[in-house]
Amino acid sequence: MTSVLVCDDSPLAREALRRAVATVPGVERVTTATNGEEVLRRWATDRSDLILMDVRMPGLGGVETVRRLLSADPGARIIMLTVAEDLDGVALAVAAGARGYLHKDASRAELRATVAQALADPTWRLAPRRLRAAEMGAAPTLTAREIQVLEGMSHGRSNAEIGRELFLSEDTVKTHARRLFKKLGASDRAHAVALGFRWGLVR
Amino acid sequence: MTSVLVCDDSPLAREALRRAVATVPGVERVTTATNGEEVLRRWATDRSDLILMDVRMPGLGGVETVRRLLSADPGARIIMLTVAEDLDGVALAVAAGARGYLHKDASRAELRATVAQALADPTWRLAPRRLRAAEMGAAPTLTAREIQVLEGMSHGRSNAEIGRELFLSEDTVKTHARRLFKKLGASDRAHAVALGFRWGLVR
DNA sequence: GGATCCGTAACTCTTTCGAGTGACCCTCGT
DNA sequence: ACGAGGGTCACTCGAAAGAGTTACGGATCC
Repeated sequence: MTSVLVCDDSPLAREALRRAVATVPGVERVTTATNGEEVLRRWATDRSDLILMDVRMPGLGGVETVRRLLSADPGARIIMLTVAEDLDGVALAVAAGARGYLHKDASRAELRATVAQALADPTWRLAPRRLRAAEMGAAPTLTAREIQVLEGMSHGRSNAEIGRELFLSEDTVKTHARRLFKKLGASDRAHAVALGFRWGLVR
Repeated sequence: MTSVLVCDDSPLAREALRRAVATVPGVERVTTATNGEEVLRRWATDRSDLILMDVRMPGLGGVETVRRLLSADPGARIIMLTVAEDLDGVALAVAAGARGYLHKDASRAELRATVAQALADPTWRLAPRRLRAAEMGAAPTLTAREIQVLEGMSHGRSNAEIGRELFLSEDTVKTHARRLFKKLGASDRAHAVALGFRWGLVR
């Protein structure tokens, strides 16, 4: 019984995807979900062979759902759906273990081909993307200090302010900053904060 | 039947809070939840007189939960729990309609006093905090352009890069940046990105 | 028919960031 | 015993960012 789970918060997109996937040869059942929590709940009782999941969803986001799904079941096959603007999220999801991704404006044919491919070959996965950060499928590990600095940034503090707060010199804060940028693959502090949120490292 | 719902993801904190609240005169029932989703689910069938909720929780965060709760039921009374570092989140939650907040290291007496106060007077609310952004209980309204700029920032792009991408001059991007900083109450782009995430304006 | 907000753009000026580098000490694992 | 990684600090330097200000056309709201 080959089944596919489609998850997207937009009803229109969800229905369109459901219909497209249903036409892939071999697919016998397509179920749907609207958010990450639902995917996780459903997965507990009803494991599909493949999951198509949007990167940006309300509540539990795609990246975090991938992480939880794979920690519960490392064999889960997941393909991310995305729009052009989500490149970071896609990269993170793939790094976290998603098998690949599809542009939402990919043609129906591409979609079907990718799904068919993923179903036919259980080991199929995108050529590992050259990610600046973690290739390892887990969130980059930041040290306690680095997280403190990242949190300071997320509260709008300057390096000097963070230093004063943590009783460090500004130069030291900068060193931590550079290191955490590198770990996260961030190009500047705003990016680092964004990645911190996407990875769930800060709130 | 006076009942209070306590929500915190830490089992220790949850239990401690539960016990403290249970000793407040008049409180007959204390229920618990571990995250925002659970609060929302529970609220649908079982409305407590007061909710104590942590600002930072896995999955659906405190601020967003407050928003959803109040849009479902504007009469819900919510007090946020927080640690010192969450001041932004608290401010946002109060702006979103939470009645007040409590430091997690507040004394048991303070906690009980605040809960008793909130239960005794249904209109009780903290003196409206002087928020730099929205006082209105809704997310600051950013224009489409401002959101595009904010998203660019969250992807680590410089103002010049954002300008190229949107066919704008760098100066124009800076103007949008300054305006959105002001609306969000952000002190720099990293802070703006963080607030964007906390408000759910970007992902 | 002003007032207000938005989108666009340019100008100056100061502060901050971030890259690059080097260095010292400590701890932990091998 | 050595290296790797972490935490600390310092120095330079160029590139951004952000504040402040001005401006003009269009939309929208009283």
